[in-house]
Amino acid sequence: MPELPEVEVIRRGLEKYILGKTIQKIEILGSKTFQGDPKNVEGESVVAVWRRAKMLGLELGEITLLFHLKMTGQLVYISDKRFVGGHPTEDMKGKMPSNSTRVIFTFGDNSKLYFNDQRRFGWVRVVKSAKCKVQNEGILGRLGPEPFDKNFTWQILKSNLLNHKSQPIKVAIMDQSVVSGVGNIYSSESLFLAKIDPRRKVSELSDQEFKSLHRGVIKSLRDGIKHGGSTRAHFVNVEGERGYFLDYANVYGKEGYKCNNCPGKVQKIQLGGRGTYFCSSCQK
DNA sequence: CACTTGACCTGTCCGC
DNA sequence: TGCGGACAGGTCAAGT
Repeated sequence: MPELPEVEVIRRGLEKYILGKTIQKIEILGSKTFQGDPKNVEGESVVAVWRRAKMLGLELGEITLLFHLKMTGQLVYISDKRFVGGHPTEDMKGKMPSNSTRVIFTFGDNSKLYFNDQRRFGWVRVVKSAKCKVQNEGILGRLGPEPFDKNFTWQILKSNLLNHKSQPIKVAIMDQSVVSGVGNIYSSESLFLAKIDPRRKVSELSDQEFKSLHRGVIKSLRDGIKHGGSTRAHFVNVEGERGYFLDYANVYGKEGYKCNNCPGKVQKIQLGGRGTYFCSSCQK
C-alpha cells in the first residue's frame, strides 16, 4: 500500500499516540507477519518513531520493531475501545480486530495498536537498534536518499538514475536505490509535474528534465502528505481515517479524464507490469 | 547482464 | 447469481 506520504502520515500519528508508552502484550494472529521473539519486546517502551523510505521503526532502546506495510498494511490505534480521533470506517465499527488483523500490541494504558493486512505481504521484525541505524548494512542498506533531505539534489537524482540508463524513467524512479519512498502513484504524479513521458529512457533525459523531475518528486510527495495520503482501497491513518490526495492527483486513476494542463486526455498504459497514467499531449 | 514475469496473498470488480 | 480473469499502494526471486 503505502508510499512515502502514507507511511509518514502513519508515523506522525504513532508519534502522537504511542511515544513513551510501554508495550505490555503482543498477540500474534498471523504468524508469518511477526518475525522475531515477542518476549524481547514486551515490557519495552517506545522511545522514537521513525521512517526510512516506506519502512517504519518503533525504537525501543536496544531493539527496534521494523514495519513494512507493503500493499494493504494498516496500523490503527484504539484507546478504550473507541477511536481516539476521527471516524472509524464502516467495516471497522465495533469489530476490531477485523478479519485482517495480524498483530495486536497492547500498551500499559490498555490502548491498542492493530496491524491489519489483508494480503499478508507486510511484516514486522524485531531487529537490533544499532544495526538499524547503520544504513550501509542490512535491510536499509540499499536505499537511496530521502527525498526531503538536503543531500537529495537533482545531480544525485541524475547520477542514481543513470545506473538504470536503458529503463523507462517511470520504472527507474520507483527503484528504491534511486530515491526512497516513490511508488506507483507518486511516480506517475511526479512525471506529470515534470512534463516527462513515463516511457522515455533515462539515457534520453536532459539536465533540465532531471531538474524538473527532482522538483516534481518532492512536490508530489509533499502534496501527498498535505492531503493525508492516498486511499485507493485500504490506506487509513492511525485514527482509521482515509487520505484525500487522490482527489487532487493530476493523472493517477484518471484514465479518460481531461488533462488538468491541456485539452488532452489522461491515458493508462502498463510499464514494468504496473498501471501508469499520463497525458501524452503535454508529457513529452 | 538487462529486462520481464511470477510469486507472495486476498478481495473486488467487470464481462460473459 | 455464478464463474473466470484482471487488477490492486511493494519487493524479491526466477526465468528468458
